[in-house]
Amino acid sequence: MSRYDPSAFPPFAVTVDLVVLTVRDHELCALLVKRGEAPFKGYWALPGGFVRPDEGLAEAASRELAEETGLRAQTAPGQVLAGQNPFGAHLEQLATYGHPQRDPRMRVVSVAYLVLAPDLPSPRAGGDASSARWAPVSELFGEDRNDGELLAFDHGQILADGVERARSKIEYSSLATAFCPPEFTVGELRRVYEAVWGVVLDPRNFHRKVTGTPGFLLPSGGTTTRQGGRPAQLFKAGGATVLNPPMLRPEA
Amino acid sequence: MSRYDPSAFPPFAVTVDLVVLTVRDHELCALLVKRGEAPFKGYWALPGGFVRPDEGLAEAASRELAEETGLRAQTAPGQVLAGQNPFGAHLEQLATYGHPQRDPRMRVVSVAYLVLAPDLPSPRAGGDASSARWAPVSELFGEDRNDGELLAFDHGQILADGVERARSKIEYSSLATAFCPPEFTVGELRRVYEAVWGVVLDPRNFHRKVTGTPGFLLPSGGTTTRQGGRPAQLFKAGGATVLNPPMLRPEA
DNA sequence: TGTTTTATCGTCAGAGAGACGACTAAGATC
DNA sequence: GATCTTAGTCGTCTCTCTGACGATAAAACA
Repeated sequence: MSRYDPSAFPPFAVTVDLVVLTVRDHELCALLVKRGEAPFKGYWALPGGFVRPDEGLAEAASRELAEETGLRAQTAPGQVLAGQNPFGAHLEQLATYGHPQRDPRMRVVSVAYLVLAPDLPSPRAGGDASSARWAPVSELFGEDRNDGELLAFDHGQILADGVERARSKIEYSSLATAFCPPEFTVGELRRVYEAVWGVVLDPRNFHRKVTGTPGFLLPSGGTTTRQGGRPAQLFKAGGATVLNPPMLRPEA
Repeated sequence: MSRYDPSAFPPFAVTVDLVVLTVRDHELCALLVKRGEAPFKGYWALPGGFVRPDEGLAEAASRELAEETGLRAQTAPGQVLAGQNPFGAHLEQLATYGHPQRDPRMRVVSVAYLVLAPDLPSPRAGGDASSARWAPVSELFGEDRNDGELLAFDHGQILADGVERARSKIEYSSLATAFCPPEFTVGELRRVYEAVWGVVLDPRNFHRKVTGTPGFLLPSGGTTTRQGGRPAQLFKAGGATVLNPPMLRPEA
């Protein structure tokens, strides 16, 4: 990055926006922050911010995530899926949005990242957000949605794309474990699938499927009874990243 | 991020790069252009260029594609897959690359697009490219690759990501038809799969699978014998975009 | 008239998924 | 303490889809 001639290329602002998803109370939820400044002051928006001059895109996303949530994100080298660490979350690039008028102030290109996190303590507001919350995506997109609550900028579209990516990605990858704590039961993993897809799955077939897929789950030895009922075996995420054959999402 | 103050955000250059893939002579090929200017003068690179101030990202990709190949790209609304028109190709966003040092001149964020095109007449050089060619991807990545031929910038990585996206996407979508002319036979479609995946498929099982998937293929009435042998029925791409169940790629 | 080439139809066995019965082992309730 | 409730786990049966592969059909070519 030696000399450059600012007149030789049109200058853009580049930001990252985060679609942070988690499962709370059997519901898929997204992290939203309330904007404290114009434009869209008072609207809910996705967390995010400007990319700094000497920072990579994933690096910027990771920094924003830490600033907003305290989460330490983890992304594997290349396009490979991330594993899971005790205080971490999965992070991957989602898509880039650059409609000329998407920000009324100036030309902004935003690179959106998708973060899948285990259930967290309450969000903490940070940066210029006056508050933050976990919003169930069913309230934002479902049949019981409140149309008065539109997101700032094109964040509604970005969030929808992120949710769709998460829904399809847990079909053919082991990413659903990113929504779980480090150790989890088959039932807890099933409830993740049920929440993300908004369906009910047969516990017996689900158990057969996930325990029968090599590398998906590693028994950790312990058992737990935190869900009530018979104690369940505890598992950790195995090394497998792609599920072959995939988990089939029940058709509509 | 309030009023527009040019000093308040770091300026970036934003470009689009194109991974244009086609199938020629039973081989998956990518469009490369030779750079006529520094840096990487004389290296092969992906076609692309700066995004103009008042143009969207997909719009810029589409314009660059037309400038370099004369192709008219088609992208469906939203994240939906594109259909195919007589002179068109499929276009979709691939990923965004923004490592701080990826361009030695300045900070450049490049949004890569993936284009799947039917076999075309020879490429025509355009812009600042002194020439252009279709390079078989096996020469670039396969066992018979020529390591002396590295691509400019991080275009090798971008191309690899594009090829991988194409390979996985034809599994669960009807996108392989984007590599075919408007009317094609089952055998031609099979040769597309074979070229993209680098495998040999059983003609009988393939025929059963594709003709048995509702909406994948529409009989166009005619037949052709352009491949030799018994005349084959001609089909057009049907309306289906996702294949359920998917085409299974034979495991390695 | 074979021979070759490609297309298309059929058959069969095995893998995997959906439906669902049965049993197990803990806490909760009476 | 007996019973109920709640999960978890193992098995069985059927149906669908896939892979392997035999057989036939219709053109070009020798």
